[in-house]
Amino acid sequence: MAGKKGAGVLELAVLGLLHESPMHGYELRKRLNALLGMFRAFSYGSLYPCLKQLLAKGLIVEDRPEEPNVPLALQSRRSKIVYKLTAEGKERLQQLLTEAGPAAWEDEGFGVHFAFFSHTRADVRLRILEGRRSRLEERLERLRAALARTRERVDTYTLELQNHGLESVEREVRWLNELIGRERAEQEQQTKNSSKTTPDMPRETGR
Amino acid sequence: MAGKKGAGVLELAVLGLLHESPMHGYELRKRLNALLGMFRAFSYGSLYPCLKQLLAKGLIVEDRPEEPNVPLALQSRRSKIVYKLTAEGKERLQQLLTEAGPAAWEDEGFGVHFAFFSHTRADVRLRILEGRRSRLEERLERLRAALARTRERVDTYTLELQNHGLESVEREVRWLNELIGRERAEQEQQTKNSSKTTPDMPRETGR
DNA sequence: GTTAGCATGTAAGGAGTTACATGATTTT
DNA sequence: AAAATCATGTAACTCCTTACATGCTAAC
Repeated sequence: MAGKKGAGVLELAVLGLLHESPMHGYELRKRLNALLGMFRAFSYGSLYPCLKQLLAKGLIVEDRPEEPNVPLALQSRRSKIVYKLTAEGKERLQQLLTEAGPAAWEDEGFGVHFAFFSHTRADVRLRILEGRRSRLEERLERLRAALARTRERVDTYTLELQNHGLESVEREVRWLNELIGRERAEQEQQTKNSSKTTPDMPRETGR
Repeated sequence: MAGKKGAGVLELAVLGLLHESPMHGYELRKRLNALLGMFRAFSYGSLYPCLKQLLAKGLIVEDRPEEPNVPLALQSRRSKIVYKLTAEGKERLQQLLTEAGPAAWEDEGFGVHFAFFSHTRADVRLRILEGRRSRLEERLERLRAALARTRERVDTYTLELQNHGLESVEREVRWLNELIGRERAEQEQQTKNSSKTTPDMPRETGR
């Protein structure tokens, strides 16, 4: 039970991206912010320490491409460092993607977990989506109660804000409902004919 | 130029709520989380230190309601502490609400600033809304670029996520457009007939 | 009289940012 | 050869959370 502290969003995101392909830090950061652009943007000040830490835990290894034609002594004073997953890293990634707990459906974590759903077991996906939904439904109730109270006092802007917030959450719930529906349909299909080559994913996502 | 560090969202929110009516910490926290429920939820661990700090800065004062019928010595060992704004506090609040900078339109700050728009000057409101909008439009561009790249590789879930994110941002932009339109109409009305009693707010917000 | 909720606080620490410092490579 | 951008890193700091500690007050 030693040493399982503070996973954080970054660890998962980094492991997930490095699983797709090895990369160096700078590139990693760009891909990271492209992937999660609407939620959060990480800076080097958090990325590099994270890489260092993953290195220390043996989940990734450095691959410094030492060009062999450089005349010896001044070898690679500063060059790209390509990181890639180790076997333990892959295992850890798989473990993180299998845990369907609050970390997976709270605001900070949901996006990252969702982004790597194609590496996540179907049943885990479903439980995460449902967890997220019930989380949002709680919020919806509180929000509606707050709105009712706000409507009495006439603070137009507060009302407008809460209204917009409410609608945003409602919208996300509808989105989740649709996703859950697709997932369930998919699961039924799979259990019905366990022979056909169903390639792991529900269809229809293109706009 | 001494001592103007680290305003933070909490400070503004607390000052704003205390301006509406004096309150004690516990209640304050509930109102806080009702107001900003969809963005963030503060814990006592941040609220009380903040109050302490505002007290030290002289922006608020304690009002311990010492009940006079209690027999002296065991007077108020633990009772409610009602906080209220001082003159400096009101000034500070007004100052915070007048600054139309990044703090007012970035993700963390926008909600709080918006919530207190009825105490904000009309021109400042407009600039904040426009700042927020252009902030989101930048994000939109990056998001669309990322989406185009993602569409090539066929990662269905990543695509779904980015699509949903994109639509969320587009939705918020539309909302801002509407608000900006109303604000502008309001301003024109006000400059046209500067005699009538136009009570400070654009109409039509009820759903 | 005891559980539940109201009410106030503190200490330790996590997660990430800003600002800085440096060097390598590409573009103009 | 200057400017931009790619690339790696660190130190100090901020903001906030978790977990704890305490006491009061109402309801059952």
